[in-house]
Amino acid sequence: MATPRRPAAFRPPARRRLHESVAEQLRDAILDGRFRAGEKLPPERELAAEFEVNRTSLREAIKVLEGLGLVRVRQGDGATVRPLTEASLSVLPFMIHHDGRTDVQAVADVTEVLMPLFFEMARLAVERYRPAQLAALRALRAVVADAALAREARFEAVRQVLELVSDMTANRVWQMLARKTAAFLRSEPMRQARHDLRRDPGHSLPTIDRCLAALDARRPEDALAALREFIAGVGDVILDMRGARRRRAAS
Amino acid sequence: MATPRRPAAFRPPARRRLHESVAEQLRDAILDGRFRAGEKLPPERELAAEFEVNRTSLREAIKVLEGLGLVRVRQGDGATVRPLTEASLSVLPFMIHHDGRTDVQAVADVTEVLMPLFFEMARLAVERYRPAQLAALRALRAVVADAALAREARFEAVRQVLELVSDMTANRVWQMLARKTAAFLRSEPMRQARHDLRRDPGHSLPTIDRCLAALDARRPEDALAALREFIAGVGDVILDMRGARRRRAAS
DNA sequence: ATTGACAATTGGTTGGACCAACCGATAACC
DNA sequence: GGTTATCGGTTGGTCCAACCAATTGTCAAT
Repeated sequence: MATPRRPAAFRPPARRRLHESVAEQLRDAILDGRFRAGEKLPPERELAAEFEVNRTSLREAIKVLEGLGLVRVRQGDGATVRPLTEASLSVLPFMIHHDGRTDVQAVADVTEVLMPLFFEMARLAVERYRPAQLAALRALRAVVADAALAREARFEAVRQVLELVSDMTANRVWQMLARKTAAFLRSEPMRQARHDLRRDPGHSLPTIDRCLAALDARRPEDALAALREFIAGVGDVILDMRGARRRRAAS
Repeated sequence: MATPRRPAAFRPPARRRLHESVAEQLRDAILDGRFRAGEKLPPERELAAEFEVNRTSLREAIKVLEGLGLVRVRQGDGATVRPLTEASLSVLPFMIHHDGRTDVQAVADVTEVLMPLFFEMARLAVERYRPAQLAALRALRAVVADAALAREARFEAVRQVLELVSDMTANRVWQMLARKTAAFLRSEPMRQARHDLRRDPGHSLPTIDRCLAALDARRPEDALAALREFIAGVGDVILDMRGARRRRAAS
């Protein structure tokens, strides 16, 4: 169940572990193409010296990259960079934005997958939702509507609507997928995009209300239509990133 | 680009690294519910002693679990098990089958997400495919049709059709998703299911042929219909797992 | 030209030591 | 009595130095 969070005006102090910082730099290097698919990373001992960390820490970083599917490690041979298509979906946020650059094509690609996906999820949600989840939706609606709250807190409620809808499907896979997507929307590039656009979370309020009303009135068709409009609204935020970027580049 | 592989009559000797074996056992323990969400794993030093490995190796295993989103590690505190909904999609194959048990509900859940997803992918594929990819599809078709080849090799070609279709969309995210799915279909539980069912890879041949013919005749509608039928056929293999299991339990 | 043994390279594992964050218990304080 | 400050034990994070094991290329023997 999605529970509302505290307003998030401040950011955590980002106290990262050593190997995280190393893994991050290597990850960006691969995503940048500084190491191409098929090429080998330098030997662990060499990299450790370059990063000025112990080989143990360097190895833990490599382990992370391996988990992300970015490299394949073989004893005796080194760490080979794998094609990006083989990588885990967890790297998507970083494909979209790293080292200060945004890949507009990647943004479009993600949206093209996500939209039809969530449209289908909405269908299952209105079919299977349970009464308690309706109450939860109402609670989230109140947060989105509360203009006294911080903007980011209200956006968080919008993301949690997405998670709640996934809960309604009573399907663990949809739930996982929705949580991955919400995490993606919480990521730094998305935060930046919202900031640039100065969008108001309230724009999704009418669709939520229409959905609630339709569910009360037992009109699943209308509820589905409203829900899909809501989802399309979330998608627009993503797509607007491209517009915002062009605008910035033009000015 | 998907290229046909060598017949896979023999299996690789599965020479796993220490931390992989440890990570695997811990992962299954979590998926089993032997450690519940919110609970803490035993301290590293303790676990290392229990597994009879060095603490370094144990730590690398924990690092893997962390990458899978199964635990959250905090210095001074321990490793806390996270809810499964927060886990990475990479754990799906293991949710479905681990320690010899198959979770039929998980199988159904996965299929419910995958089907509509790939139907949409097929739509984009017939819209955007390039001529060279048609040739690749023909090559794969020949492998599927070649009754002289090992059964598993022909199934591999079927999976590569899925990857090829994703390439046709010219969308990296679809490509990643299809590769993840193909890997899922290659996983051990799926292999077992195919074995139980004694299904023939040739059953998808007619749909591939109809798709090729329709594309040649410039009838995208028919090509799409055939492609979706092909995908539904792949999905049936998954759904049949449940039937096979019931049958086994009944006998 | 082929094969086989060897050696260099590179990842895998170990043991032990110390640092740093967390948290609960205890003590000091109001 | 209740609150706050402090401290110490527990636990993860990092480092070091050494050795094991797989891979690959080299080179000699056939």
